[in-house]
Amino acid sequence: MSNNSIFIKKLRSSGLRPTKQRIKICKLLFDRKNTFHFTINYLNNILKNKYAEKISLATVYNTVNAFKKKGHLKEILISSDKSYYDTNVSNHHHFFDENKRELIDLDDKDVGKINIKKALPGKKINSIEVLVKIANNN
Amino acid sequence: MSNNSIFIKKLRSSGLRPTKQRIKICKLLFDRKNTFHFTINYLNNILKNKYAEKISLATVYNTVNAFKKKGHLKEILISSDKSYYDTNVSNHHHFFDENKRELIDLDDKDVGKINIKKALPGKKINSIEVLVKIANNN
DNA sequence: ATACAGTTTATAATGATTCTAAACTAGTGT
DNA sequence: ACACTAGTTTAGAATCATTATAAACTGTAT
Repeated sequence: MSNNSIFIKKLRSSGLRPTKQRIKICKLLFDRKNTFHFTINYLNNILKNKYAEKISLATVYNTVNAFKKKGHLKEILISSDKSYYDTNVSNHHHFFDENKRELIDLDDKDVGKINIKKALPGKKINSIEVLVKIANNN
Repeated sequence: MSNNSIFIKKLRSSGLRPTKQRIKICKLLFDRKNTFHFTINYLNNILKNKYAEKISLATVYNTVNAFKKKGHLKEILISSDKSYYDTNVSNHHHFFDENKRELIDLDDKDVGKINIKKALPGKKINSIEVLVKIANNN
C-alpha cells in the first residue's frame, strides 16, 4: 500500500481526488515499466478480473477521460470503431500491426527527423504523429 | 448527362452496378479538381440539398463503404467520434486544423522523406501516414 | 420480356460512449 | 469525532454513429 502515495500525489496534483477506484486504475495503468496500450473494454476486463469489488464502467470511462484531459493518457487514432489509449504521453509514433491489431511504440529515434515544409499563416504545429501500418510478410 | 459515362465505367470496372444513387454520389465526390474531405453526415446533407429525390442514409453508408473497399476512398483517422473520408487515395499526409476541425492535404513533397529505422521480423510496411495537428497561433 | 442477383430502403438493432440523478465519500472546518 | 459540501461513483437510461434485416425494386444477361 505504501507506493499508493505516488498515485495519490499524482491525482492530487492534477486536481483529482484520490478515490479507491482511481488509485486502482492508476496502479494498473502507470505501475509498469513499458508503455501500455488499451481500449476501455480491455481495461475494464482487467479490472474485473483483478479486483473483487467492481468498478462501474461509467467510472472507467470517467477516469480515462479525466486522465486524458490532465495529460496522463493519450488517445491514439488507429481505428474508427474504438478508442485506443496510450500511457506514453510523450511525442512518439506507432506501428500498428494489422494482423494482430496491436500497437507498438516507435520512439523519435526510430523515425527520422520529420520536416514539414508547408506552413499555414497564423497556425502553429501542435503535434506530429506518424502511424506505420505493418502486416505479415507473406 | 454525358459525363456520367465516366462514373458508369468507374463503377462497372469495380464490380459495382451503376445505379442512380451511386452515380449521384460519384459526381458529388469525384467530379472536382481538389481533394474532398467529408464525414457521412456532411455528405448526406449535401445530397439532401442537391437532389429532390432522397437517397437513404443506409445507401450513403453502403456506397461509401463500397468505395472504400474498392480503393476509391480512404478513411482518415483524426477523431474517434466520427469517420472522415478522403477522395485522395494516394499515399499522402494531413494537417488537421484543431480550431476549424478541418483536414488539409499534405503531399509527399511537403513532408520530408520518412525513414523508419525499426523493422519487425516477418512484417512489411503497408503504409506510412503523418498527421500534423495545427492550431491558431495566439 | 423474364429471371435473378445486386441494390435500395425504412426501420430495427447494435455497440461504444455519455448523461442523469441519486447515493456515497474525501477533505475542510468546527 | 461530527457535519457540511463539492466532487465521485453508480446503475441504468439516453444518445449517436454505424450496421443488420428483410421486403421492394432495378440492372443486366438470356
